[in-house]
Amino acid sequence: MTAVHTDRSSLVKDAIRDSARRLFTAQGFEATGVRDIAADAGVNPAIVIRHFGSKERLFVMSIDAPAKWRALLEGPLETLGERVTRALLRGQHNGLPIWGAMVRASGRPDIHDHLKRSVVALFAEPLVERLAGPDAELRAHLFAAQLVGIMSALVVYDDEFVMHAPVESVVAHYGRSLQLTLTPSG
Amino acid sequence: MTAVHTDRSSLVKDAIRDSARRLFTAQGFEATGVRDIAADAGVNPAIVIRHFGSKERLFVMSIDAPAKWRALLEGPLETLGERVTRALLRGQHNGLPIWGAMVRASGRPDIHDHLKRSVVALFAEPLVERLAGPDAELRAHLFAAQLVGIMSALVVYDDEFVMHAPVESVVAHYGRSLQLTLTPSG
DNA sequence: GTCTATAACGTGATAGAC
DNA sequence: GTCTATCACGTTATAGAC
Repeated sequence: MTAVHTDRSSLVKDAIRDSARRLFTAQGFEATGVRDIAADAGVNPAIVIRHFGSKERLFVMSIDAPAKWRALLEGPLETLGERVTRALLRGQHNGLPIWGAMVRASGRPDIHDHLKRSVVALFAEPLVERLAGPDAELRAHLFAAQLVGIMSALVVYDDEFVMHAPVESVVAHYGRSLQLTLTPSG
Repeated sequence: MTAVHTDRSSLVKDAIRDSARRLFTAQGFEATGVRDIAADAGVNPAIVIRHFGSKERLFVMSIDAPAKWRALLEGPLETLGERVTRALLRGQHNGLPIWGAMVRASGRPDIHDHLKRSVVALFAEPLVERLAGPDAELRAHLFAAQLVGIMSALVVYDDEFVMHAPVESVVAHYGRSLQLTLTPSG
């Protein structure tokens, strides 16, 4: 019931959001000006702010993370480490680039808040109830941290060696370590 | 020949660097203005730029990373995962906060470059020659990625659950996974 | 002649008037 | 909704002090 009005203002808002997502993803938060977004969407710079309040909030609202990430942690726990690593390395997850942009812009308060919530909500919490054994909640959060590590290598600090390594080699090593974090100790 | 001149300009430069490091660490890159740094150092805003070229380059030059991080990866490989995790969690590493500031400001080109080089040089390369078995270089880089993961939880996205968890619990789980990455597979 | 201070410029986000 | 003003900030031009 929320999505597709044919209001003019909703169409404009969607156009701005689409332009913003595209430009932020391609160029990052700093390099993308409100004027660039407005021009791309074919509107006046002022209405961008009028609709979204600020460039920061527009950035946050232009990310449609949940839809893209939910599938990542589905499927059997026993092979989750490998599957997640493979999915990330293959780069089909088109959410990865803008996630990198979010981290690199997390000096901004609103973006930092959103990053914080996103990582916990998307990568840790879905696992909490599924994990068995002691420290289940902690291990879910540490799994999330470990995911953030490989994601950072790919789209935050751009480790060429990891980016160009054979996918299955990375899967074998990093996937194995991720899997261990899911496994109760002892 | 390099270090301690008693030149006035060198003293000024050191004062600026010290103020910059302190403020950047406490408030982050965005929230710290050139004027703030200048005021703290007791100099004019213009000479900050004159001495360092730009705010970005000042940030990079105010980090004295190598001195602080070198010790982290020393000692026997067999227990490195645990020891590194414990050292990070105890927060004695006063390099951690400004590392977080660097990641959160890595949307800026110069800072991104420095981050990229730092992670590889400080966390991956020191291990390459020490690791045995296949994919030694890749595993060193993946170990670095994994370190970045826990560091990010602590000072980038601020996962309260990880930050407040018992140190030895985190050491047991994350340290164990780190250690596995160091261990040849098969 | 080098180092420092004052003042101004350019840019970019944002708020208010019409 | 559009246009224009304001404000903050990094940076530079200009010129003075030692």
